[in-house]
Amino acid sequence: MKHYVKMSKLYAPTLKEDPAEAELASHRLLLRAGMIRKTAAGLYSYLPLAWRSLRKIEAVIREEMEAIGAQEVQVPMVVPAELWQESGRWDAYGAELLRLRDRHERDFVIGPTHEETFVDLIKNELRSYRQLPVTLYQIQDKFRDEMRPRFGLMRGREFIMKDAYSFDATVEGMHESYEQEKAAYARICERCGLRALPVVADSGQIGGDTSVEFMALADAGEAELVWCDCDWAADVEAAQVGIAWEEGPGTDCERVETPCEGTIAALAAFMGVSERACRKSFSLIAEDGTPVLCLLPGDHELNEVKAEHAFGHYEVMDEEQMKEYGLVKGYMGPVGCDERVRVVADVSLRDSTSWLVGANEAGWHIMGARPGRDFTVDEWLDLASAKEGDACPVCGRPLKAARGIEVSQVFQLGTKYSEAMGATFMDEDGVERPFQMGCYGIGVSRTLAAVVEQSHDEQGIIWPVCVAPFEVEVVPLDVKGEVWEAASRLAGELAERGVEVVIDDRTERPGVKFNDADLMGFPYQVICGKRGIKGGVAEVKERASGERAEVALEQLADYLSERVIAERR
RNA sequence: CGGGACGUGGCUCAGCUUGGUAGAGCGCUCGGUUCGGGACCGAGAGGUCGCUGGUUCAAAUCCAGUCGUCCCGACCA
Repeated sequence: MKHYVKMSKLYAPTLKEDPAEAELASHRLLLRAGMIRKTAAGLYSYLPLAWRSLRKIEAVIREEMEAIGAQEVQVPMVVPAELWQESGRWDAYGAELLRLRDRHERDFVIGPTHEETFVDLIKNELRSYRQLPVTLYQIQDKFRDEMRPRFGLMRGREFIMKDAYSFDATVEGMHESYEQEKAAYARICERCGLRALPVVADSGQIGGDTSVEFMALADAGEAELVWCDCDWAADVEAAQVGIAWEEGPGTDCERVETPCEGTIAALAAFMGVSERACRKSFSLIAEDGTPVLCLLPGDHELNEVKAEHAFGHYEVMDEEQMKEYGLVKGYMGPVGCDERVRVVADVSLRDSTSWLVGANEAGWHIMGARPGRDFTVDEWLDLASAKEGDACPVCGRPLKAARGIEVSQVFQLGTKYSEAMGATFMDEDGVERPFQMGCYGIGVSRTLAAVVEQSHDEQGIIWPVCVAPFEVEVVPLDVKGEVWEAASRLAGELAERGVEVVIDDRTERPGVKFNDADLMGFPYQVICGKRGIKGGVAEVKERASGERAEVALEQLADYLSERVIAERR
């Protein structure tokens, strides 16, 4: 016999006003609906409602992982420093890694991710290619000492993550494991009710070559992405796209006086050309100390992640440094540039022969400059940030811009960790080889926040059935007499049919109950009022659409349970 | 870590400029009237004004330091 839960006993303290600390919808509403509370910056406690939703998301993940043959395990959150020293990340990971020392003065980290632990776990046990492939996963709290935790569950320091690691004998095998996991991730997003897109991504701290992020589309998202009708999409950090440019005016490398502000917009206006006919110059000092002048299409920005790949931890040149290399802020250009300066240009400009660039003299530009004739481009690199209107690299149509919340990411690691940590198996030809690995993460708590971000209104959260803390709330407007009797009977009948029900048995006024119900956002409300009950009906309100229907009491449990169960996916 | 702001009953905030009895609304407790979209009346409980030090006869208020929190930037599920 299944039970229903009484609101009067539910630990879900709702807030009438927006908490001062919360800005984002998901943060605000999760706090107001009594689902989470802050324990410290970036550290949140999950109250019963949030925990119920999280367990549902986890259940979906477990089903999809089982379906592709991944096995669930659990490793310690605390990891001995030696493992991280072996992989090299003890030094490379930086301040985000929380380090601690035990009473014997031994160093540990709290795992922000667990490549090392999993490699260590399998390396002495998986010895033969015959045992492969193997994919292991866990669902566990992770800790990353973020510079700036924010937005509640969106970027906490401690967060719930599902992390999986695949071990294959061959690169082809790794690709297969990766594709399986990626497909499972798409299903997981879909089943959790998220509108999400797989996008080409940069692989960041985790490393490896190929990586895809699943982005839940939301204006509040921290990531910028571009996407195409043909289904191709990429994080702007990683997007390699087609950029349309125009030739500048003239062809003879002439100096031209430009008494306007030193910006591309002003230059374009003064010259009567479009911004894309100009060339933007950006100067920096690469990690190795080399001064670099980057040339970009005038209407595009230098992408910092791409620049990091090209130049390491670079610095933007200050005026002092510019002066040293004869560069003039606002009027920089490659023509007659100091020979110590390495000139690089965005690959998109490779075929352009007439460049409008700065003359390295305030108030002057050069038009019709031609690479190879008037200046040298030392290297052509992908440096520009993709933006709306650039061409899709697959089909060539113009891209659209959007923002997204990165809920999960899959990586092809290759042998990065297995090699560093000496994790090998015996191949069929009798040769020891490092494992081909993939790793796959889902931000479980972030997924919850993303659902709220995508699904709410002025009144509160609108839970999709699949992740709702409860599926139905019964709202009796009277907690005694025939209204209460009918309502509690309905709650019992729904519970017996396997529906998750909460009944608002508080002696509150109707308005309070309605507002809380909308705030907590359970998919269906069954409103029992005196008039209806006398007439043998109750009102079923769908939270998402606001639609109300009067349903006969004796049919209500069947009607609603069928509907709810059909929507579970 | 750089820039900005804020710390006053459980929550949202006023008071601080110009030092002198710690306030309001909501919430909570008790009594009554209400009862289909955050009711009303009456009576209560509840605060070392983040912390430390300084100035002063006197500090929530002025000064210094410190801790915490939030927002904007560079990192990431």
